[in-house]
Amino acid sequence: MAPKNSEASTNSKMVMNKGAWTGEEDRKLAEYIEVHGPKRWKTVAMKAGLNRCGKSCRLRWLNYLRPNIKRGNISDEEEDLILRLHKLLGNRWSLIAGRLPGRTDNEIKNYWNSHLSKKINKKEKKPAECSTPQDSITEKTCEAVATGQETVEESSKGAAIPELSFDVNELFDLSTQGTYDLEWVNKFLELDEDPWLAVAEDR
DNA sequence: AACATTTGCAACCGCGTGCTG
DNA sequence: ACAGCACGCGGTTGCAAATGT
Repeated sequence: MAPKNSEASTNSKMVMNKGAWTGEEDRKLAEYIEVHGPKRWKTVAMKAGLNRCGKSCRLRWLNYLRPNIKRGNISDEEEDLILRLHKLLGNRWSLIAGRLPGRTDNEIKNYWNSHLSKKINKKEKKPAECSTPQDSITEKTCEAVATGQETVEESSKGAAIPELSFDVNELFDLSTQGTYDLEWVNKFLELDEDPWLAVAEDR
């Protein structure tokens, strides 16, 4: 996207920049955080010489500049995991993203809204037609989610975690276990947060 | 080729929560 | 106990790119 508001900084009323980030802004932000760490975002914005609000800086850092960020190419396994976790947690994007190393809540949320929600709607409309032995794990998971007792729409409406009225073992009892097995699921709520942020805290 | 529509995603906004003085 | 601030989250918007007509 082309920057639209980069001229805002020249305004004498100090109107904050909005819209797409420029390469120069990214560089300033990354350099400042490299030295001082990702905290006190209001200060970061000012000290880094960015005519941006702290919120904007934080978002840019978390979603794009942070080390070890993965961009695009969400694998079948990741997609499958997103589906399962969404079934379990609802629209708790940060929690879901926390279980997908290198992925951000914003990316997961966007991916859900633009890809997975449509897939699931499709499955809800015609669940019988779509299931073939060749289906990928995500296809199967989509169908499991779409045909489950609790619909995705219901779990998406409220901010609260949907009631765990279903059997977790049943939910995860799909043909492919791989990395995302039951033991992992049972532990996932207890795991600590992003190790990089923990390092940043120590600075 | 030109225009209209849809899609994908980066970024913003408002609100809730936790921390600090 | 309270107010103010900073942070984090989820919902929503805006717009470029892709696709359709």
